[in-house]
Amino acid sequence: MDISEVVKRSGVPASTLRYYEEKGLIRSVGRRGLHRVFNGSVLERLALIALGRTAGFSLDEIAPMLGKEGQPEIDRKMLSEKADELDKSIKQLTAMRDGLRHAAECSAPSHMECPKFRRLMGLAAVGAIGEPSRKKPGKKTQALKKKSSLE
Amino acid sequence: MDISEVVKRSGVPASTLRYYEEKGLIRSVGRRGLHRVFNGSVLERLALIALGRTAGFSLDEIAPMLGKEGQPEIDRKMLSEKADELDKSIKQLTAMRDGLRHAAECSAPSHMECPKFRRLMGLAAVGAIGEPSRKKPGKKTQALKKKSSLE
DNA sequence: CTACAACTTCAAGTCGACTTGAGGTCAAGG
DNA sequence: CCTTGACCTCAAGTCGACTTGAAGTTGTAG
Repeated sequence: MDISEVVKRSGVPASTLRYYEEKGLIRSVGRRGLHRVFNGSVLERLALIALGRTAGFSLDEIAPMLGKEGQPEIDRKMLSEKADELDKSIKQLTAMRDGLRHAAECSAPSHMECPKFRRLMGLAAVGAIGEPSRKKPGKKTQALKKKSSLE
Repeated sequence: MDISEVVKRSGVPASTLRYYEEKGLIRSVGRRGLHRVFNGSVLERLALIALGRTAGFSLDEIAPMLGKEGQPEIDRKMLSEKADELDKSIKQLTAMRDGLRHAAECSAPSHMECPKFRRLMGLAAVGAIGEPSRKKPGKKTQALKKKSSLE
């Protein structure tokens, strides 16, 4: 497989593939001239990387999970730690979602007069709800077909 | 109030306060010499900003929500859109968390042999689970360990 | 054989929300 | 009055994960 084939089959841009290779996350099996040649296993690795990223691991954390060239070596403890972390995020987001939902429908003339809203504000101010999470405008996300209408 | 007082009462670093002022998110009521002077309402604004950030709004999105100098002007539609967005994230994270939890306990010798794990991988690869969200090691988050108050 | 699209390398740019550092000013306590 | 440390400004740096661009090379269709 050449790089364009990998791009086609994985959806990962060539620039990213080169970047991943440079970081040691994937490997090309050789070159044909200058051109990289990959074998099919790279697709599995890429899927694993995508999974790791989705779970919230950084590339540097993911690197060691990808075994040398056979099975991945994933530390189960790390997985459950991450699961706990996600669980915390979920609780935070849920609180936030419910708060927003309420605020959106609240009959108070101004949000500042809604006690629930003020309470939420207070919690955020003290950091009790947790730091914001950043999301990318990523293409994959748009692939899900949803694009917020505010530019 | 001088800036150090605001720092003390809000927990927001002075550098951030200057940055927020520069971006038009907060205002100082004047100067004493060179030194900024704030009044108490800035604390409420900061709380509002924190809330917005936690909800996942960018500073640029938050700016217009903060009314000129009175009540905030928050578009309720925007709130419920954000709530929907959060809801989606929550579902994704939940799927992820459960998948990780399973993988952590799965008896398969290698994760690659666990069908659930492979399925999760496949979904992430296609972007069906959504993009990763970045989190900071934030000090605020560690400052407060009571998240039980969120229900 | 030749054109040329597709590949290559390497450096630098991007994005958001801040932080950091250098160098300067000044209000207040002694 | 003098010191000092809190404050100021402005430019540049940071972080992670990539993307972009310039400039050069090459496999391959025609």
